[in-house]
Amino acid sequence: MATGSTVDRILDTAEVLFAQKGFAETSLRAITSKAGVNLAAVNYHFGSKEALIQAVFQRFLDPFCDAMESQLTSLPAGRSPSLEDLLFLVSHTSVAAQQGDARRVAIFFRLSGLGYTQAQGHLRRFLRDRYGKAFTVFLQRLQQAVPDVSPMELFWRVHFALGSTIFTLSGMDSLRAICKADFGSDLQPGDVDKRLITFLAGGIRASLKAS
Amino acid sequence: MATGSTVDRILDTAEVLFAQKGFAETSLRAITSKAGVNLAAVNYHFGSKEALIQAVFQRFLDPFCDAMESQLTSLPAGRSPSLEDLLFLVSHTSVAAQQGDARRVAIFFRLSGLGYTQAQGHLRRFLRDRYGKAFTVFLQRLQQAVPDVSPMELFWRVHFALGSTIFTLSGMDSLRAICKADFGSDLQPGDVDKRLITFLAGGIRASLKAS
DNA sequence: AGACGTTTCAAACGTTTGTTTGCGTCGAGG
DNA sequence: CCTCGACGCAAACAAACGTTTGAAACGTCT
Repeated sequence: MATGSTVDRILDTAEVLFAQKGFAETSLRAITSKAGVNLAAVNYHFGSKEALIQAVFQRFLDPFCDAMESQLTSLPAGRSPSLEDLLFLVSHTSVAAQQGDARRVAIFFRLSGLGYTQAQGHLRRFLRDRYGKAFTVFLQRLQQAVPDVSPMELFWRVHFALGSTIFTLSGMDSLRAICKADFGSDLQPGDVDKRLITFLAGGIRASLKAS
Repeated sequence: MATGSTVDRILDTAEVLFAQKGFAETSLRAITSKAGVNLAAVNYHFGSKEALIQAVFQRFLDPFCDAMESQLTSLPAGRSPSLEDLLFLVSHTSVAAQQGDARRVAIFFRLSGLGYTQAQGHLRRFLRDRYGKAFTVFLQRLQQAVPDVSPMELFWRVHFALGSTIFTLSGMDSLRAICKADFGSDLQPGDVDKRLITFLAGGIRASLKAS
């Protein structure tokens, strides 16, 4: 880590280490020494380790949510987008919000997965309070795309899909490696996105009759 | 924690605390004091905290894998089971392997999720070395159920499904609570299973043509 | 009874953790 | 020129961590 202000260097290093090892397993000393800043800098600029974790999420999610909102409001008014359109919109927006940097996109999803599974009470509260509204707006758009699925059914299926997405993309690097070892074909990240969206759309649209 | 041997009391308490707060966030002192045993008992009986974590997983996964294996081998030889059959088989077996104790089933999946996201080294290796084979056997059965899906496509879709399952069931309690608050209907765990399997089957079977 | 291996216990070990302190450095403004 | 707020730094802090120790307590043998 060389360039940028102290705050940026801390955030850049912290997001990488958090994604690699988790929050509790990453010490402030590991962050500050790798970032080339003094140990006390974290507490000086952020106040605490918890606040640093939240700041890392905020730097990812604020641009993403802003981009999603503007994309959703600037949709052609007449036709409502299809289910696949909406899923691809999330995919493209998450990539675009990180300026196409694939490494940062991977970190973004890995952190999302950690945020969900690492119980970290403060993080759950922070994410819900700050980004819950944006999620609700997107959910309404989804409902318009699949009117045949009841609201409650959709609620569950969206969470099923959320699980697939976060889980898969947070471990995508290892999965791509296994895929290459087992099948000899190495996929681009975009290929995985297509496959995932096909899977998600199939699940969200699944008819209840069959079961 | 009152009854049982020291080893059992440690395992009973550890699995609950691990599921609640994660591995790194749960100290041996928290486990032993809640279990009513001496702090040194963990290192005496298990050797280390890492070994304790693996023992917790083993106590869950050994009975589950044994039950799955006997279920798969004792299937009617003539007809191969459908995709839904196989998914319900996993669901029922995971419940039966815990003697129907819903609380332990929830812990089982929560730990699985933690094992995937939190495990950096020893746990991933332990799980792969010990249970990788059983997973491969099940994967072959799945392939027979959906021959139209290519092996590589199935590889990805199974991991998508795995993500949904672990992610959903590891946070099912909170999701059920939200569902009740938003829709006024409180579901049984079995209801969620049905919905999830419908979703998974729809995704695994999804046709590639549409995209 | 006595000797033995197993288990339990309180206490301490040496690290590592997040956080705080006090002083040094620097540049902008009166 | 001096001052003041912002920032960086080495050092220290108390607390918590996993682990180890040595002796006490236990049941089981001959």
